[in-house]
Amino acid sequence: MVSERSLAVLRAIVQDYVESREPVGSKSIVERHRFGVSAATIRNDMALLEEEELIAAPHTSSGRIPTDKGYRVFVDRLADIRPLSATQRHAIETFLGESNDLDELLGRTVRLVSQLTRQLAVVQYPSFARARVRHVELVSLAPTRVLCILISDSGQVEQRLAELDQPADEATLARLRDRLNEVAAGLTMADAATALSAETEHADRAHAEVLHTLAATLADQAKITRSDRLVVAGAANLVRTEQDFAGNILGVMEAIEEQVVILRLFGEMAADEGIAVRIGRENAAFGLGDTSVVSTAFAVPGRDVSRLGVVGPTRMDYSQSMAAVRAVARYLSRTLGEN
Amino acid sequence: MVSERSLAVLRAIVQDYVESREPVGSKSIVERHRFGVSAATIRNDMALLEEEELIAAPHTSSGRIPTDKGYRVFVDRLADIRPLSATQRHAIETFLGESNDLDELLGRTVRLVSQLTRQLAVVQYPSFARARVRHVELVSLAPTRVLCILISDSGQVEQRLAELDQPADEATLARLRDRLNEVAAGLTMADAATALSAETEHADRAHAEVLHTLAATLADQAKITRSDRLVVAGAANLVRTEQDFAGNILGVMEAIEEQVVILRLFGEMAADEGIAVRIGRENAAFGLGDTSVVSTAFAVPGRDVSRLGVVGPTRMDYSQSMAAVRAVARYLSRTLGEN
DNA sequence: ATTAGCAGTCACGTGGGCGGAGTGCCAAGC
DNA sequence: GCTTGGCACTCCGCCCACGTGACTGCTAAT
Repeated sequence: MVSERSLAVLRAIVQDYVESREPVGSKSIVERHRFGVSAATIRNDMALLEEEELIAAPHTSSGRIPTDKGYRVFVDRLADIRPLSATQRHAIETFLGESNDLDELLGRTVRLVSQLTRQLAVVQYPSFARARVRHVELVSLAPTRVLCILISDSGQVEQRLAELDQPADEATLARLRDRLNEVAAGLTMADAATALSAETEHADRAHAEVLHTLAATLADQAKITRSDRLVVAGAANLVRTEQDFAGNILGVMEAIEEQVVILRLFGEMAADEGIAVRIGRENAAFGLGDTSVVSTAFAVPGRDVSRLGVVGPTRMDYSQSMAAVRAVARYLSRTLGEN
Repeated sequence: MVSERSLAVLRAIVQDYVESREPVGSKSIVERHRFGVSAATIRNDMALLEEEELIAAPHTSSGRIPTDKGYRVFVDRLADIRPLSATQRHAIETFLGESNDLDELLGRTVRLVSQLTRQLAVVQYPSFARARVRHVELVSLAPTRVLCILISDSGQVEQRLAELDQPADEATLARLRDRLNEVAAGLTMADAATALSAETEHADRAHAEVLHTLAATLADQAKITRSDRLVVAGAANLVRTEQDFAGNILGVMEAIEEQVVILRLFGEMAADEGIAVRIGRENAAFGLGDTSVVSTAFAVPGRDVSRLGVVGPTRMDYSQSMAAVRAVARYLSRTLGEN
């Protein structure tokens, strides 16, 4: 196999190439890193690495750049994920701590991550499915118009407008609300949805129709999994690194805006433990062949895990990205867990 | 002044240049448009237009491209805003009609507009300031944790978590809620904010502290003007037209992500009636020198007007953009007005 | 006022020559 | 057996010169 030093050379090549965007030659390696050997020796190691397809030369006589496989080895065995600096950790605490609600928290999160990594950042909305119903509220906006509000035990609020076939007065609504609360409170969203649907059946005549509509609306609402939504920030970083995408930056941007692509990708990455990294061709099936994705899960108790990550060119600072993603995900898990 | 035909020539130049991205020459004009004159005559007209600084030649011997001033004349006097096709109007109705709440409606709106115009689309959240309080709801999440929900007469719901110094039981909360509703219901958000703040003063001893916190939270919440938030879609279109921005696409993208820049720009455009168009250098103060913005207001009764628009290169299909923006804004005003 | 014709200008694509960076290999040294 | 210096070779990127083509601007004729 490749020697210890060869791997050190690979690490040097990755680091220098990520920094300079230029193929790195044997000479510049001995200049910039303190290997105790000559350029010729490095060249021998590079020949080895090339045989293993960890690096490649763009043209016959030029420096080398890492292949996808090379980045993979770097990420799996060579990258040291240095913890963030004190300043950066402090920035996370203060900047995210100011958030008032989930929307704002997630919005600030992506902006922060995109600034820390100088990449495009993506965060997935926590799913609703495993949260429990804490309270149902009905507010009459007009005689035949009722706003149904569903409050989960994690403090998330979902609302939906229901149109009734016949008017319902305040008293009726109050009774219905109590009834719906009895039925749904404490259940998970999924269970609540079925329970509410069932409730429709044996309702008393007088308000059957109204109850039906309201229960259906709430059931419908409870079924919504917000986890199919993404928040994105830092698209400018994608443009900044445009030269690293072989001309098809458009494809990448469209994939991001599609959201579905990233969500499917996140779905596949869910299998991996800890910080998952997908590199270049590994994403070819998603039309993201020159793109790497670094992501990790963050957990909200009582909810399915969601993911947080960055998307960028394969020529990316993986160490930095992994460190930032990990730190922010930990913070998120912690704060969201408090509720 | 410039003759009637000269203006027709300007129109032709704008149209052809927008389509082809190439300087247009006298010969191609007589070929593509049915002027009954020769190329030499067109050249004379072009000399006139150049004198008026409506067009310019990138280099001595090449076709002409419109100047910012030329686009301005085109937009003000020459552009015909053709109504959208039946298919397109139908698309607006069906695609936007499926929305369940305001968030979704605005999200669908920007996506639709960016697709119709093939530009980056932006929509401003309707302001909360002039809406009226319909209902206040307090939900206890934990003994010292209360979720304050503010429902406006337009069906918009805002939520905020309050931390109490001392625990409050359900009965107390119910009384407080009734009290707060008495005070705030029917007032505009702005008035409600002051009324709730005032209420803090002469509260009965027992619950002074609790009431204070809740009233302050609600007042704070009522003050939030969501109109300082934007929803954006179609950034890929910016990249698609990258060559039209003299290399500083990054500046434009950063400005968009800043949001503040666009909001200030919208603020200035509010002075104009109908569809406002800002062209190139007119936006230089915002760091958007090569950028044009087409926007118009949409009104939600009881709220301040908000704006909807597209951002793109000066080399943009203004007719199409204006038509799409106008049509969608009208639809928005109509549907939001129904609530 | 319009038109044809013509000379002038400049961007752009092509092809050749040059310099430099970097490799691969070989033979000598430790 | 690994390492090293040296050397020939390759190929990219750059510059320049040249020809081509697409325009314009001007002038004189209609």
